[in-house]
Amino acid sequence: MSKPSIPQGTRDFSPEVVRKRQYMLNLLKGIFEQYGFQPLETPAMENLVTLTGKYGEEGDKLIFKILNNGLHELKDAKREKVAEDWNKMLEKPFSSPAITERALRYDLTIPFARFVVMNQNELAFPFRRYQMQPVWRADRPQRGRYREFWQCDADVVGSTSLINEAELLCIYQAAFHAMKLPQVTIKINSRKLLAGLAEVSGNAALMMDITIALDKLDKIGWDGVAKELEQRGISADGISSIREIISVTGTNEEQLAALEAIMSGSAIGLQGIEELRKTLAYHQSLVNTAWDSTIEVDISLARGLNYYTGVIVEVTTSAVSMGSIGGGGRYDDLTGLFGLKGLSGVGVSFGIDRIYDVLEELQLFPAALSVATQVMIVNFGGENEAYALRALQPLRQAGVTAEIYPDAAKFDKQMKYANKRNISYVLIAGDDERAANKYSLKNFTTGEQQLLSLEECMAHISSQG
RNA sequence: GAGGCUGUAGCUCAGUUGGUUAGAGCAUCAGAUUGUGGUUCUGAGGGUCGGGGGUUCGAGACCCCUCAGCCUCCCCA
Repeated sequence: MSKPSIPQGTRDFSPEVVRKRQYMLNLLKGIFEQYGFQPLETPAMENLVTLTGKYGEEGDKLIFKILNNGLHELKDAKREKVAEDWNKMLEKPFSSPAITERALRYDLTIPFARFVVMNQNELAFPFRRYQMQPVWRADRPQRGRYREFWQCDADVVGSTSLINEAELLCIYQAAFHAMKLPQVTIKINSRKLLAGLAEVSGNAALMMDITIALDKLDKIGWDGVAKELEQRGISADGISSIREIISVTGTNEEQLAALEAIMSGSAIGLQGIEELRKTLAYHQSLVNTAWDSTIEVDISLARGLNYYTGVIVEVTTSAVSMGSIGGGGRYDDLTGLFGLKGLSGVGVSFGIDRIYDVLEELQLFPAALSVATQVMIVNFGGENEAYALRALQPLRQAGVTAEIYPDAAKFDKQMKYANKRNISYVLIAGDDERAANKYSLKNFTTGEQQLLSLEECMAHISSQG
């Protein structure tokens, strides 16, 4: 006998877990809507060409591809094409529409960009949308990393105003405040600042290499970063100027002021500094003082996705050992990939699977999330069953969640079931009750039992909750 | 792509230098108790010890291969 199983990196969500996930999703949804974002859903699968080349070389490898149907029915030239392309696939990374036309979506941003381009004439820009759906990656699963996981994204497209950046920072703060998640830090940087850093260090062309190396500062320390910079072809002078830049400390404004001096020769770097200043200023005028998460300028923040062009952010909590729980940034020309030029966007993403793990570990889910049925009617079968059934609809119409045990099983079996289900009341409708046109209502918490009319039962339950 | 750990009942796990018929807790079912749950007590069912090969008088244990899961690095949420 083969034991049933689910694919690696996927999970079932039990009723209790779904309640907790819905708690997070409902909370995020409420905040997104409060900020004027509209819901959007896109298909689980996209055309493969929509996705390839958007996530870098590594990303392409992690896209789940879907095998075309009916390959065995192909004839002649098409059949030969499949055989030929199949051999290519066996030899090198290669995709063929003859074999795989579709793939599971890898994130929510690219499908969003695709949607915007397809619907550009109907949408009112700036267009603000939020989207909460699963995405799939053919990664090796490990702690906090799954092959199927959910993203919750909020993006604004069609506006270059930094008010958008500031509002998205507020959304992060509002959300983590509502979840009561402690020690949250939102790191903020700008790709332009990173470009300036590359320029000042004399390696403008190696900006990506520098940012990739810098991004590891937390993990491998400065010595490790220096070694990696060297490997990536940065000169000793360059490395020491990079060190000078990332050694800048102090408050956000102090850092920006210091960077401004260092980057006086880099137009793009100064532009990045100015953008961060404005973003933080807008944020100041929007912020709710109750929010306790901090926003920190961090020049070493890089983020892997290569379509970011302006402000970038990443969220972490030091309360638990876990990677980032959210991230985002501005992408000036995302829709340009699909032929719509000049439309700038900015967005953030919540990694709710990781946030779930964090909330669970810190026991931050509200205790009252489980919703048990209020009343279960015991089923004695025959005439008594009919009598019991008559009570069900009035209870439900009175707003009481109610169910009947569907089989005339042994009494103690039904009671055990009610107990296991955490049901608050059991309604007993047997010979004696039916003769009196009443019901025995048993409170499962106290064990107390009363013979009452149906109306009295409903009144009692409503008053006790 | 590289490396490490673990596979024994539905679940979590014991199982001594290789030695009779592989155990426990939980869960399930039955009974004590046919109209009263939780707490008890009694009993029962449930295993190709991941799979294949090898060493041995004898393998759950040792060796080889293989599969699966978990974890770490890379990268990411």
